[in-house]
Amino acid sequence: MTQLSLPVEDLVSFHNLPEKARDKKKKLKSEPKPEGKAKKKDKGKAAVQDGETQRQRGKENNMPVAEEREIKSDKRKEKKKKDSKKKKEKNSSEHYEIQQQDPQTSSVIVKLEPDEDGDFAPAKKQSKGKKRARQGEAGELSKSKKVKLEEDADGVETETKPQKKKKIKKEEGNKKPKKEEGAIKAKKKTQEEKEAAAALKLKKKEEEEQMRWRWWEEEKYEDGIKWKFLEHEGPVFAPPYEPLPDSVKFYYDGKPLPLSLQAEEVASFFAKMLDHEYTTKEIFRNNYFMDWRKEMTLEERMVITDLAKCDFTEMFTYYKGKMEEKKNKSKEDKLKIKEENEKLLQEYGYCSMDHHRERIGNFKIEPPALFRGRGDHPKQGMLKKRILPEDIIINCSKDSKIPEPPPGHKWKEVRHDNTVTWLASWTENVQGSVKYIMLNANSKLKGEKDWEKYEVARKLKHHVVTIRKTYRENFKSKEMKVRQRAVALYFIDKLALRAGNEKEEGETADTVGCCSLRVEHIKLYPELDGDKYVVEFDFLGKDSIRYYNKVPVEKQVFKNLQLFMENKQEGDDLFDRLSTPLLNKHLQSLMEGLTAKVFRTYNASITLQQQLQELTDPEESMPSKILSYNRANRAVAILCNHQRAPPKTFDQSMANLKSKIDAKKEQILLAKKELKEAKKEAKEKESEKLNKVVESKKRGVQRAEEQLMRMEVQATDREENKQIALSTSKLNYLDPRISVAWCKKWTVGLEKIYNKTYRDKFAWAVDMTETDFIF
DNA sequence: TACTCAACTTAGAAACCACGTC
DNA sequence: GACGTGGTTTCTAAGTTGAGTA
Repeated sequence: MTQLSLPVEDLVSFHNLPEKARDKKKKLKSEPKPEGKAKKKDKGKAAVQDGETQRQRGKENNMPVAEEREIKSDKRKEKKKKDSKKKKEKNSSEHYEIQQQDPQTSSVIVKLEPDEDGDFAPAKKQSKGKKRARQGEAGELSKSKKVKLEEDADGVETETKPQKKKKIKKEEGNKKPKKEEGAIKAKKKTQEEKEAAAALKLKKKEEEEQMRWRWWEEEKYEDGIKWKFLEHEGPVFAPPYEPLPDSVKFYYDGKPLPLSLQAEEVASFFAKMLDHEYTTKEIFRNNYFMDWRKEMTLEERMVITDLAKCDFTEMFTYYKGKMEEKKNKSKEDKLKIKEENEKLLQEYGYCSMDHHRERIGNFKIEPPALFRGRGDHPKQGMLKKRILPEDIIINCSKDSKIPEPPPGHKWKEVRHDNTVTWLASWTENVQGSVKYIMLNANSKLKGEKDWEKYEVARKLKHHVVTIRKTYRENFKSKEMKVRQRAVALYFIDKLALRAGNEKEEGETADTVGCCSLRVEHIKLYPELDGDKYVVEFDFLGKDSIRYYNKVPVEKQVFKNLQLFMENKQEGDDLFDRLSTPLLNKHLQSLMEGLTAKVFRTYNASITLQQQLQELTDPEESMPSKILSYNRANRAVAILCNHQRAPPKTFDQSMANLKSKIDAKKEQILLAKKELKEAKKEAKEKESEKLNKVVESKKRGVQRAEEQLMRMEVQATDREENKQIALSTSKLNYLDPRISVAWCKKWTVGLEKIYNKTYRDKFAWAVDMTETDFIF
């Protein structure tokens, strides 16, 4: 697997960064620890010695959620009525509040709003660098190349690509009026077809909207109850293994070797992955071979003793061919497959929850395969066994129609537990963890939780000043435990680090979060590049994604870190007196419902809100506004360290886009020259006809410039997004109401920033948010 | 209180699909 | 119509949290 290594600190110069220096410590880890948190048990002892802080539940915001929500809902409805009345009165004379903004600050800033001490201003180096970089980019673009796009009554850009095409074609048509009648008819027909399809789509959309369960207008169930009625058809099992044709052979030591069905199936899993990096990794190969041998007959096991002597290429070619075949199927065949899938989805992909039809997220059982653990996962390559009905626990209501197991099979258990959200579960064999079949993200259960999550994060806004003050005071606590807790919390807050649970050694990849940071993950510099008290972080976080960042910290934090590292060596825990349960317990005492991960949500959302405010220029064109949104989104993605592998085709597609831009520039130059000549000629001859030609050429130049501007914006956006994944923050950390309010305020079509999945997931926010929403 | 585990959220990769271009 | 590209959807691994248990 590709290991990403994009430093948070500087996206531009990441190629120049020092090589990651880890891979050492494992042997050190097993050595005894100096004191305190030798391993899990010792930590607990430390907690006892230190004594516990009294739980002080916050006295504010004690209103039950349901009650609060009801009041809010009523208020919203009332407000909505008023607003719509106002809107009608105002009719189309909508105007917008224009805010004074400094475009110089429209940079990708990796941090938060200033707190009471102004401490949380972005690290100088970071913001300065970014600002400089940005001034030469779309900052200038948006200023110098204003584009006037056609806007509809709501001010939304309406000139879609097909429409533009139509327009161009129309112009061409005028130039060449002698088109063949048949061709015109055909065009008309396709046009009609298109219109019909669009109408159908619209109708479907309206129907969907009508069908939507507006759960957010209903009262929530009492604590713990997730549903009162649940009925479903059970999961869909993986199709049975299809044996290889006789012509496709497996070779061992250069000779064909027929395999038993079971061994052949497991061999096929490896063969299918032959072009994947996984199959070159030693751990993967070893684990695979060990598990494969377990599936072999005694005879096979006697013969096949070395994976290096196994030749799967014929099998690999066969499966590749199958894939090709599938790709090259006729339109009819593809349609047939699509219909079959749709049928399956309609039958098994939905459940009835409290008599509302809800989409299931993952109704198909994971097929048998090789385990693809990320990073240096010690279990990668192990066989994930086929799941049978006998492994499945079904959860549904007593009074529902119990799903039928496949013929000849029975369920492991059928239970009726309405305090959980899952419909079916099984225990997988590689890690022994439980897997679930749950509802889709747009369901009531998921949506309700999501809404709650953002409400907790908003609540933190009112407590954060006190919390920051408290942890700063604790930097000087006499208790080591308290000091460590304070510094860890400072990092979680300032850098949006994850909590960092303890992990079983050797069971998973060696990744860490804040509380599980080890000595080798940070370096301290009393002074670095003109900054004082710099901490350099370098560790693998969730999914083995590298976190690399150099951050100037407060003097007391720096001194504490020096203290925490005293007499410790690589492999030792930095926060040896701290664990996530201890930290979360403390957070609960500061604010009800507060846990470490709430800081990530809070800081992500507040950053988006601030960045949108800073970056949005009321005067700029629609594409530039969208670029600003993406940049705000990007600032959050950088904060949360959401990375992705650059798309395989990135360089090529970028080069294509650049050559298109060059071509467009040429075209503009030529068009301008022609315009100049036409103007001259029209002036000389004073002809009405020539004046019209001038006007037409003017429009041509303008159109080409608009196209160029759009391409340039696209190129900037794409370049900046090369290694950053925007979707994760958009989907999980950004309060959707901020985005919806922004769209409404600047009359940007919501579909420009949210695709259908997002709009469905955030239907509750779309429905309830007004322009004045503040996180 | 320590520990385990179920239940749920968060995450990136891969597969899929629609659309534009030639 | 083939092909390439990029957005969307699906898949499932990898986290966090809280409840139960000894």
